[in-house]
Amino acid sequence: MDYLNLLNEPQRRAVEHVEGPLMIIAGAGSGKTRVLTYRIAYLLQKGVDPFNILALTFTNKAAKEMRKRIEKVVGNEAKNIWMGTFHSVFAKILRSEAPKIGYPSSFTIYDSDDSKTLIRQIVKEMNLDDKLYKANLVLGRISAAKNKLISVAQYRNDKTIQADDDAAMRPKIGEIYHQYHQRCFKAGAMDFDDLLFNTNVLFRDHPDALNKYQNMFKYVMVDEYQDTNYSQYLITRKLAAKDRNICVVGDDAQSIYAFRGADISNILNFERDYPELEIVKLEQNYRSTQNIVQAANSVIKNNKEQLRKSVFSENEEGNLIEVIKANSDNEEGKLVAHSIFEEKMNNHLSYEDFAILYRTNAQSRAMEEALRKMNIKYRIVGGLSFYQRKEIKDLIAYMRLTVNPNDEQALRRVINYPKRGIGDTTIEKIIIAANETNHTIWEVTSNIHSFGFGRASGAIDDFATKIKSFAILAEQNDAFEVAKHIAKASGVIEDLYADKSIEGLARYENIQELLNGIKEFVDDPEKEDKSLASFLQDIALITDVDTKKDDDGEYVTMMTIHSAKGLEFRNVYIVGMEENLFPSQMMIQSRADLEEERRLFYVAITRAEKKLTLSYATSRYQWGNLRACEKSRFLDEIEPAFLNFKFSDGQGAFDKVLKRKSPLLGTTTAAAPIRKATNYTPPADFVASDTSNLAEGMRVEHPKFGFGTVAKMDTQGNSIKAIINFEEAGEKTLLLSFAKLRIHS
DNA sequence: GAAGATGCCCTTTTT
DNA sequence: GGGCATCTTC
Repeated sequence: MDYLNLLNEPQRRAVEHVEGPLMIIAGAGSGKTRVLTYRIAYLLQKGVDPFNILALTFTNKAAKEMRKRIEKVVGNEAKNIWMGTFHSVFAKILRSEAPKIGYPSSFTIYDSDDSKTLIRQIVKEMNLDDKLYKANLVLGRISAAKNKLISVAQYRNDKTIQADDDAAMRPKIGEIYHQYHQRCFKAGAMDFDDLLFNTNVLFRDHPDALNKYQNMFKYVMVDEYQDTNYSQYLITRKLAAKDRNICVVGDDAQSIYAFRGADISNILNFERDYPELEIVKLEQNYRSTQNIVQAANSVIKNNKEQLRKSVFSENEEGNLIEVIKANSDNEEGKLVAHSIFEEKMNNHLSYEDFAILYRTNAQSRAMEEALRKMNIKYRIVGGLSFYQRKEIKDLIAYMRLTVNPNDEQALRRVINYPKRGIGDTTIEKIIIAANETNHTIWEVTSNIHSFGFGRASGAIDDFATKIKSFAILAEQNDAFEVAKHIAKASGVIEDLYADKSIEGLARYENIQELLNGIKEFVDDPEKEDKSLASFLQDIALITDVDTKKDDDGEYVTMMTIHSAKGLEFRNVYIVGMEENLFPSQMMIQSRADLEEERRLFYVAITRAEKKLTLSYATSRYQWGNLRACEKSRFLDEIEPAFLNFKFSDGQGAFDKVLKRKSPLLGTTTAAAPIRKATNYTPPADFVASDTSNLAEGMRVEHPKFGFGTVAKMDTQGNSIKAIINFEEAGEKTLLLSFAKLRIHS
């Protein structure tokens, strides 16, 4: 058991405490995963059956990482441990228990797009104002209720909730919740929140089931405990009620999911539920330099609500935290890209050592452009995932329908894709018929002749027959065979193939990639069940964060701070340090929200090992408009001693420094209203060329805008315009009769 | 019913 | 700046 020697004193106490409740308060970078890993190894070594261990994480990524590390220590036995996200573990359990609570085992999991579409449909059917009842908002309300285990009936009977909804001018949310729940249930579908809600229902109404899993999971572990909501809290409490061998790991300073119902009071509840609780604090940070840790501490101490804890580092003092100021989001990207390049060269690093973190996904674009221009390879985590692409969702909808024909959202998605003459009016009619006769939409669709539909009957019947034939095929064949057949027989492949545009080709290739993925799934010796249903189950809870391709080559990683939680990088750039962006304007209304935002900043800072750089821009494009920005209050919260402003604020001296430092760095000229000259000065010998033969692709020089490439020529009558991509000034449209251009190619 | 045009919202974060 | 829903026209 030599690994015990690799641990500090509190870490070892946490590993060796395996009987009875344990709470580990783990500061950022304090070796939390190491403790969890060794704790499981220790359990196994003591003879505990891996099937009796349940380890719950918040993200798939965390689960994967932990399994990998445990495998390294204990080998193959790690495979038998129940380890995964709350959602995936309980989806798996519900798969086998669903009939007990009235759902089919083949239930579909609705993603948030499905949920929102359904809510939009219900709002429309109820003739409510869709500007008032926005899908996002309504779903948020419903989701919050479910996470607090408030059922439809409770919601509708609760005076306080009704008063809240009335006050918000949205009295009908309870009714929408009711409809939404009915429709999901009839479709044999659960949304993300239902997976946890229904697990609670199962454990509440079926003591035999609860008993079974209590006996199975003799040792329960929960990572990121500060992010659990009430529904999750109750599940773990029930599971651990018998043996009371529960270990939770958390850091209140890193709680960043309150907006999703995470409740810090779960930590307090924990102390109340288990008075015999042992608490271990891990306070030594092994990840970051002293400067980074202390800067993080100086930020978080602005929060009133926090458990006392003093995180410290014994690593080197390290670099100061650099602060970059830019004039625009584009320039910010440029400065960051340049800084990455320089750091890499000066310190012989790999691009893998770098991460750019931002508050919102929308910020990635300016960064991407800048990195591309400098030929720095990057990888974006999150954002629009592969499985959210339209063509992928379409094909998957066919597969979902094959496995669960009652899946309403899947059916509506493809009943007329590819076009087969079943229009909106017909679909409306089907839904009305279904509601009036108390049938499911599929029941109407598959028996269309008994419902007296006119012209469209033939097409509907053909469609239903097709789906039925897919289902028959799926009984005997593996996921790949079925998927291949569906792709062809549904007409999806043909439809995409017909589209010869670049986008069309990309879509076609995506379908091929999906099929390849299914092939891989079928060929994977570790997958026992190779059915289509099993495949769908596998991908329903996957996000892009998890589909990390083991690409060769070095990439800078870009992602939101939320996705970065749990990760670490040598050099971290936190960009967009501006008021209304970070902190987000939606989070500055209340103290609690602002504190969550500050914890988010704390999480971001503590991702960095050696070097941290913060940047902000004084102007930024938002929804196509240029807006002025102010630097974030969070910057002022860091003790100045840890910061290195490379400029005197607001004096413009910074620009001069940069100009001297690198000729690469110009200032982006934004399209009005903020207009700035470039740094380009024409050479003394500048002479304009004859531009009558100017053509696309030519390289030109402009006395004000510098060098650029002709992107397009635009001739309208006598006026000839050239659209030119300037390296520094961006895209410009110039009238040739006026423009002074020197042609270089 | 289909295809193209217009308008509207959006940007908080994820399972 | 862009995706989606709705509107307009054929």
